[in-house]
Amino acid sequence: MLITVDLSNPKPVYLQITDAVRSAIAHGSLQPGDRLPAIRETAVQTRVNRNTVGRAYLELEHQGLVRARQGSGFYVTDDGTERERALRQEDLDGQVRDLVADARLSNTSTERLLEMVRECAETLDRGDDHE
Amino acid sequence: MLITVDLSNPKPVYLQITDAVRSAIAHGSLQPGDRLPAIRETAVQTRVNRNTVGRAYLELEHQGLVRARQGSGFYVTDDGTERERALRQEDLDGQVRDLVADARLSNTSTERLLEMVRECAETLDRGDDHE
Amino acid sequence: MLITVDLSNPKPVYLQITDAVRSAIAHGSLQPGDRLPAIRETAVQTRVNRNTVGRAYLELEHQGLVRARQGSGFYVTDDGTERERALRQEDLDGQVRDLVADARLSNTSTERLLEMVRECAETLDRGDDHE
Amino acid sequence: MLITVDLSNPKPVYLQITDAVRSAIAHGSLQPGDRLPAIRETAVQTRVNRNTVGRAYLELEHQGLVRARQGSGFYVTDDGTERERALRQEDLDGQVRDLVADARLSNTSTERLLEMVRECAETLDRGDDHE
DNA sequence: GTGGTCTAGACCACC
DNA sequence: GTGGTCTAGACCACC
Repeated sequence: MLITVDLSNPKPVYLQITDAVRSAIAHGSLQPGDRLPAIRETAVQTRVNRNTVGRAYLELEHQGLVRARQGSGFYVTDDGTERERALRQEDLDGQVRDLVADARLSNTSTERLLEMVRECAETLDRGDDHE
Repeated sequence: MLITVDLSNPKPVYLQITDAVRSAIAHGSLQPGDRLPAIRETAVQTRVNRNTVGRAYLELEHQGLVRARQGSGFYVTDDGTERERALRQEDLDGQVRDLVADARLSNTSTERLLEMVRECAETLDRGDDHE
Repeated sequence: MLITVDLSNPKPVYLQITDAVRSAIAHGSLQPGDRLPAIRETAVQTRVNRNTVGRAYLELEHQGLVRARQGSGFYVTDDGTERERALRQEDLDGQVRDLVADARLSNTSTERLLEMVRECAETLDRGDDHE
Repeated sequence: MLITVDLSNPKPVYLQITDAVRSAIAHGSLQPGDRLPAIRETAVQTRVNRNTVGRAYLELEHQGLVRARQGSGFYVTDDGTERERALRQEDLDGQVRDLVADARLSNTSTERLLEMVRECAETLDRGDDHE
C-alpha cells in the first residue's frame, strides 16, 4: 500500500494518512492481521514528521480499525474490514441525507438532483478514462 | 418574512439566520431594495443575541446579497436575487461533487448512490406527509 | 435652484437634499438672504416626505448655513456663503490627507498618485463633454 | 511580521489588524502558504480581545487572502499576494474617484487639487524626516 | 494547542 | 431609532 501526502491540500495531513489506510482496508489491499507500514517508514516516504504519522495511526486505533502491538507495529484488527465498511457507509448515508435536505431548501426537485449526481459521475468517469 | 432558530440544531445559529434570509430572497418574499428586519428586532423575535444576528447579516453582506446603510438598516442589493440563486447552485454543485467522489472512495457504484438518494428523498417525502 | 433625489442612491435622501442646497449656495444661485424653496414645495417636487425635507433643512441650520424664520421660511444666513466654502474646503482637505496617507500604506509614490488624480479628472472631463 | 494597534486611532482596531496583515502580504513578508500568527498570540501581543483579532482574520478570509484550517491556524492562500495587490489598487482607485468628484462639487480645479495633494505629501515627507 | 460560536453588556456614530 | 465596534468570558470541535 502507498500513502501519499499533499501539503498544499487543505485537508490536514494526518487525515490524508488515515484516509489512505482506510482506503487500503476497504479495497482489501490491507486485510485483518496485516501490518501497517512502520511509522518511521511512512514518515520518510511521505516526508512528514513521525509524530504526525503516529497521530494518524492512533486515530485509526481509536476507530477500532487497527491495533498497536508493543515493539512490533500496527495491525489491522480482525473486524477491521467490516468496521471500515460500516463507518464509510455511515458517512455516505449522512452525506446523502444532508444533500437531499439542502436540495429541498433550494427548491431543487429530486429528479433534478438525481440528474446532477448522474452527470457528475459521468464527468468523473470521462476524466478517469483519460488519466 | 419569518426567521426561526432552533438551538438544538447543530447548524450554527448565525447560519440558520442567513439561510432563512437567503430563502426569503430566493422565494421572492424579499426583493431587491427591500429592508431586512432590524438586527434588534430579529434578535428579540428569535431570542438570539444581537451580535449573533449582526454576524449573520454581515455574512450576507459579504456574499453581496444585502447592504447596510448606516442608521437605516440592511437592504437587499439590486442583484441580490440573482446572486442568491447563483450561490445556491454553486453550493449544491459542490456537495454533489463531494458526494460522488466519496462514493468512489467507498466503492459505491453510481447506481447504488442514485438509489440511496432516491430512497432518502422518499423517506423525507413520507415524513413531510405526516407532518 | 433644483433639488433632485435618487431613491436608489445609497446616500441618505436627507443628505442628497442638503448637498443640493449646499451646492446652490457654493455656486451662488442661493445667496445670503435668499429664501430656500418651501419644505412643502420641495417635498412635492422631489416626491419625498415633508419630514425628510424638514430634517435636511434643520441640518443646514445646525451648520449655520441657513436660518428658519417662523412662518416665513428658511433663509441663507449672512455668512452662509463663506461658511459653506470653509466647510467644503475642510472636507476636501481631510479627504486629501486620507488619500495621501493610504497611498503611502500601499507603496504608491506621490508621482503615481498625482498621475492617477490627473487621469481620473481627464476621464471625467471627457465624460462631461459627451453628456 | 509585527502587528501594532493604536487605540487612539479613529480607524477601528480590527481594520488596523487587517491592514497590517495585508501590508505584510503586499511586502512579501507573508507569502502564499505562510501561517499568520495565532489569534490568541496576536491578541496578547496587541493587547486586544481575541474576538477582535478573530474578526480581523475573518475579514481577511472573506477577501480571499487567507484561509482558516481548523485546529491549525490561518494560512495565506495560493493567490493571496495577487488578490491583495488587486484589492489595494481598487481601493485607491475608488478613493481617487471620490476625491475628484467632490472637488468638482466644490468648484475646485484639477490644478488646485493636484497642488493640494502635492503639498500634503510634502508635509508628510517633512514629518517623516523628523521622526 | 488551534479556530468557531455565542452571550451579555457597554459605548459609539449616524440619524 | 439604526448599525458598528469592542470587551470579557464561556463552551465547543478539531487536533
